[in-house]
Amino acid sequence: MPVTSGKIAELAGVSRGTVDRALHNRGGVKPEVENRIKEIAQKLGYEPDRAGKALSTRKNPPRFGVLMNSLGNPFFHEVKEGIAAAQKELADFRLEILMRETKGYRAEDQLAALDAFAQQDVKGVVIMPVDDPRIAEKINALSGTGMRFVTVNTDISQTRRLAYVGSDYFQSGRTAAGLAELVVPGRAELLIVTGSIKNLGHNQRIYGFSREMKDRMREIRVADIIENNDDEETAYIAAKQKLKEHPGINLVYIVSGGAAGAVKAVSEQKRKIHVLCFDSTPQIVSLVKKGEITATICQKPFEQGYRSVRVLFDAVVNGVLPESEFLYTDCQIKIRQNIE
Amino acid sequence: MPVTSGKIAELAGVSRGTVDRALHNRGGVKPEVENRIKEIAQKLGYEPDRAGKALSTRKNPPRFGVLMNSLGNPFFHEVKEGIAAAQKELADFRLEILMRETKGYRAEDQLAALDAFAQQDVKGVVIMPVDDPRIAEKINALSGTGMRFVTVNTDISQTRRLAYVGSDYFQSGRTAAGLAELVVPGRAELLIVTGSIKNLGHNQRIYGFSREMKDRMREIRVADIIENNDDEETAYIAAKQKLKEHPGINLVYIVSGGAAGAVKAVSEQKRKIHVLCFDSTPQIVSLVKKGEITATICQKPFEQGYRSVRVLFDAVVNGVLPESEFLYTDCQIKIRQNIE
DNA sequence: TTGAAAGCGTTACCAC
DNA sequence: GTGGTAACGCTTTCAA
Repeated sequence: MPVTSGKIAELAGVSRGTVDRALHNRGGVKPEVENRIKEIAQKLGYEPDRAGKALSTRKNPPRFGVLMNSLGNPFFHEVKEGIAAAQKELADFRLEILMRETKGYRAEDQLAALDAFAQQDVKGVVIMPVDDPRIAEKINALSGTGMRFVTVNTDISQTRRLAYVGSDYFQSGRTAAGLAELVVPGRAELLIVTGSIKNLGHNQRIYGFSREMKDRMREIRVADIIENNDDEETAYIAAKQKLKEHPGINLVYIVSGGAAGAVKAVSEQKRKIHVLCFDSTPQIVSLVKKGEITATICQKPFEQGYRSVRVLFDAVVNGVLPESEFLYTDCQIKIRQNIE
Repeated sequence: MPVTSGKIAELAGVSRGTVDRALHNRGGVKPEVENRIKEIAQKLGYEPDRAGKALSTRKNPPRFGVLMNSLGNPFFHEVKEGIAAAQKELADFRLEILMRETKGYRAEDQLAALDAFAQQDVKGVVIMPVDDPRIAEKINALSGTGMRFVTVNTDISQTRRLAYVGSDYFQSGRTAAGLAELVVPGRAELLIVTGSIKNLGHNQRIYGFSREMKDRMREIRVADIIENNDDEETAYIAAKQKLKEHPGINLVYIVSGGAAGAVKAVSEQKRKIHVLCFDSTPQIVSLVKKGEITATICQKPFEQGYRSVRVLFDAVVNGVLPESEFLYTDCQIKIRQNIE
């Protein structure tokens, strides 16, 4: 028989109201009584009942903010679906979610959105942060006022966020290298396509790849690196030229968005060149199915959205902190036969 | 503002009790009133509130049975963890779960267990069925009395189960073939290791593989098929001999449990032979990490357990049927770099 | 055939 | 500082 607040009240010789105030540190309880109550709760392993809580929380429901620079990026569609799914599962609690989607990487936009959240009594924020010290500062300042943060898809260091939910980019890079070894057993000559050399995730995918290659003592030559700002046309033109310059290239490793451009350049070649990339936007799915991309490594965007909201909710509403600061989603290998 | 049973009662000019009886077909309501109530509920899109329901259901909690011939099979450890996780998530409802684990494939054991469940007022059963017509009959008979069934990991045809939760064995076979094409680009000469030629899942893995090879017009020769009854020693001895007989074998495809034996035989060879297998028991994980298994295809046992209980719960307690009769878990490719 | 009321566990508010 | 009570939405029981 689970412990209820009523039972604790009885044992402590007080009322349920007092127990509630004591356990939530809401003040107005004599310190000695508060301690006694907490001890009893501890000893009996009291866990507040979720159903009862949901029912009573209805009067002032929790409110979260979600902040992502996701506009115009198809990848984030699934992340948003995950967020919606979590909200639906938490419908009992009438969780409100304020969505703010921005375009591009301007720190100013995020700062303004965070301030707006603070005005609106937002208890927790899921954020895909721009890597800027002002954002870190703002997160820390708001944390001081009790607002809780979870970073999703992209992390930011030096902050008091509760957790990061997303891909382990370094490990996905390693996994790509493992695939490379399988499909190009001999000497690998590599063309890398990255979105930006300032994008942390992209860099880690490259770093993980080369680390794995080194650890496995594989002979590898990086013919060139293309920076395409996630743009298809740029990737196409640059790849076309590089593939001509380096006829020995047998592997194209795309860590950025906008893979299709580079793939087009590859498929215009006569020789067999393997392509490895990341994520599974509809365009990529179609290219994998056609065999123009050998494999893609996915990071479970749906789960990223779902999980980040759940983790935040557990912390804000139930006072339960995540098991780890780093909540990595699976690193999934998809080839034409298992991509859908 | 969500619709409550109270609001429906008001609109229908009856009490909440009557609404409840009407919507649950519990009888004792004048047909015309019942229809009116149902219409209103339908029109307003009434969905019973889970928290309220959880709270009131406490007095007589639902009881489920789980029936698997899983004793002594390490694969099912994760399935059971998934079941436990679902039970924990449904703690609000005080869901009881009766676990019955058996060893081997005796239909009699399962029949007896099912009868016992029926005695104990079990509302729903998660079952990994033995493929025997008597089991199918029993499932159908008990379905007639209102008991609900979900099959997990292994399906059984011709039954009134609500859904199957598990691997799409055929597609995993196709995926294995896709991998085979990547790692053995030329002519493939194959040694197959299966648990039993009577095991439906194993057969489908083989069938999917050869179908995919055919569809992709790949040149392939099956040197031999070993039947090892999921036993390591048997697999070792047989594989050792077959590898000697057929020096052209460059791929070993293991669709059964007890992969380690065959792997041992492979690693005693001088030449490079790729090994593809299924699932990720601790032993397999270790062999993949050592590079003795090229890749393994996993079927998310945890999720199989979790999902089967959730689906059953939704049906029995909330009256919500699963979206599809076939709820396939992801087919995951694991290589040394992403296996954990 | 129907209604009224109690109860599930929590929180919030108002008295004292 | 503390206790009592109402409220959340549903199911169930007892009366009528």
